[in-house]
Amino acid sequence: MAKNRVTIKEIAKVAKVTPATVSMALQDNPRISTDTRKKIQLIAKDLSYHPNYLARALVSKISYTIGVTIPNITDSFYAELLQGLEDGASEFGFNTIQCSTRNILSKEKLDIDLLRSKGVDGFVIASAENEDLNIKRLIDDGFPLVMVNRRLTGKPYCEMADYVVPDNLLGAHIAMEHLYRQGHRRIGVITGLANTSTGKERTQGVKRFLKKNGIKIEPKLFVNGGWNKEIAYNATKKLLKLSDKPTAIFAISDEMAIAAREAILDIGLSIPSDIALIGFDNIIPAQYKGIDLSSVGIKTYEMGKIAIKILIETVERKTSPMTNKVTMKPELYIRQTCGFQGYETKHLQMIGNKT
Amino acid sequence: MAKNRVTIKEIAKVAKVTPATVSMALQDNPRISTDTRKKIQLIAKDLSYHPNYLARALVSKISYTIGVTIPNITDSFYAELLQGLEDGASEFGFNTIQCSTRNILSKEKLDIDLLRSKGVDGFVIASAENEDLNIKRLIDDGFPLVMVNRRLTGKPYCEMADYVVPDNLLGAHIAMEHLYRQGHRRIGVITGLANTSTGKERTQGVKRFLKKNGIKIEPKLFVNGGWNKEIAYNATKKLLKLSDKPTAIFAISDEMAIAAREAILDIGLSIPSDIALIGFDNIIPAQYKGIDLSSVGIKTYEMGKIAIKILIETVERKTSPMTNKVTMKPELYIRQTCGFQGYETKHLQMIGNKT
DNA sequence: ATGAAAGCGCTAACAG
DNA sequence: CTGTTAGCGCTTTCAT
Repeated sequence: MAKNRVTIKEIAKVAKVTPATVSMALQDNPRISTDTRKKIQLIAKDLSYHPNYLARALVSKISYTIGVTIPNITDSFYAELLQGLEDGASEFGFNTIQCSTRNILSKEKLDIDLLRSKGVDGFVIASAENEDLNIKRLIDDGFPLVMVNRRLTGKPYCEMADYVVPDNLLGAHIAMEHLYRQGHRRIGVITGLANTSTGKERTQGVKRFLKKNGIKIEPKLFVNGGWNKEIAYNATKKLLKLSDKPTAIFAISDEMAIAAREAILDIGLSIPSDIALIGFDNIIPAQYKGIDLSSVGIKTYEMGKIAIKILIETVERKTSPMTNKVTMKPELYIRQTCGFQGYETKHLQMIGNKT
Repeated sequence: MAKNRVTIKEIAKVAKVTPATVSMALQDNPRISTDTRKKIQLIAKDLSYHPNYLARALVSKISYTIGVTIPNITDSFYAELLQGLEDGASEFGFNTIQCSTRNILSKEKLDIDLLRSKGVDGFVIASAENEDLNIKRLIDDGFPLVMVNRRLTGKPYCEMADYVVPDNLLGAHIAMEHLYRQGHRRIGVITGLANTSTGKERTQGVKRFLKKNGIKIEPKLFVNGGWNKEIAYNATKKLLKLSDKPTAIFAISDEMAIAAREAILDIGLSIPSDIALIGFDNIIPAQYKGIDLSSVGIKTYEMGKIAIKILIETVERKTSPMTNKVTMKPELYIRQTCGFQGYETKHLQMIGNKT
């Protein structure tokens, strides 16, 4: 009812031409004479014609819509990423339709199926697990997709699709190095889920750093924060109850770092005098005065824009020339939680972009 | 290419029936015998058939997709609202496709047109301005829509469409009363844009409170924060430069309150000893230790769920029985920024829902 | 109980 | 240059 809008048929009737002519005229197809083209376009405007993209998509096989799967939007990191995706898509005349998977593979499967049924042209996947069957199926089907932030890790699939991800090994290295340079040798780590590339690689980066610097890897200093505030909060408390507790903590995401911060303060310790703290992602709340969380992170919004650009390019030329693999270089954002007093470093950069 | 999925035609061929029969069988239409229905459904599964919703929508006029316009997702308040919308939609088998308008009406117009062309069944609009022509047009066209958080204010349109909004007058009252009870009489206000219902009504609520309590309304104590961190930051500084500066500040959104917080601290004043601070919305970062922002707010996530529920109900029964107007009751969340020492109040509620 | 036919709104061949 | 025809994948009459 509310949907009865004018169609090319009616325009055709008014212009005394056929629907096909109208269709072409509206697309400025040079096959139609400039006169009739102008005439038809005028009539279309007069009748306030709006194309039906559904019908168009049915025949042209392109809907100008991209499916996005993301763990959840209320996490600042993903909100920023999503904004990059949306803005990027918009620049190319595309829209995104996103689903929150909550890190549940069965939900992701449902979401992906639904989005495919709705005719999306491709996927940006921010919810990848290391051995994500849903994504593998998409790859097998030759469906355009790019993973962002997280990616598949198992061979051979990990090299079969495009992705844009942070350099997690380097990021972890930078964070650890920063703590190390402040003199910390006993460093607790709040890890994420190991079945995600970010969780796996960041932890791996930590271990490499320790090895390289001749520090013994103590399993009890690694506690699982599960990419989740509650879990990270409790994990931190566990860490702080250790008789030989760490002098510093590296939480491999800022969301978890903020939870760790709560735990540390709740226990009555001070940051950074009693315990130093650094996170990963450089989310906006990390920059708030009163939080002032030191962090290492990549340009999240940009990462989103790059990912969607790659996807749309492959969608539009409909040919995958070669896989696009982008690694974003992380930077150190020094604030108040590490007791930084000053030193020289190539990674150094004071305070991030303020929104 | 990647889109060639099995269609009902192929199922029909295999099942030796006509496409129409397949269509009905797949919808469990009792017109088809149980036997053939079962048989067809089995074949469909075997062939891993997935319906093409585009085609379906073209004929059935329902796409199970809702358009959402929102100022921007990186604002915690809207992220939470959006999550409610998405979750709510998902419960009914709908998806949302959202656009960030950035509070720009021309962008909103483009977005709405595009979404209509993409065949959305209705709109949830979180970007309404008081006299929003785009929305008025939607109403005139009889297009299903519900406004959320903000709404139209001018007559007669303000009563012509559904909405779910906070009780802004009450909310402002609660915030002011809280400050008042701590003894504050000179209260600075960081206002939002007056062309939004939230901005207008919250400021109005403040003024009513002052009047009721015999406090003179001093224009210089009202500074425009423009729903924007930068602007709010500068506005706060302006307020604090006053020779007879306020002893407390009410920022009518938490995002602005957090910016105000930065300004206050940057200037070297303490919270709450030098100056008290209260916000509006009760966003998640307000709950972080170190921020501990006192705030008044409604259940944002719930508001989103209610809004989408109303919309989907009107979409599905395709008849607007009566307009649905919902007002959410705000509650006070007392934290550390108002120097609260204790008193009794009917609005009182300690600490909010922790995520 | 099922088949046949028409059509949603649009585009893309092929004619003329 | 423009019209005709066919069809995207599905649903929904109307016949049989």
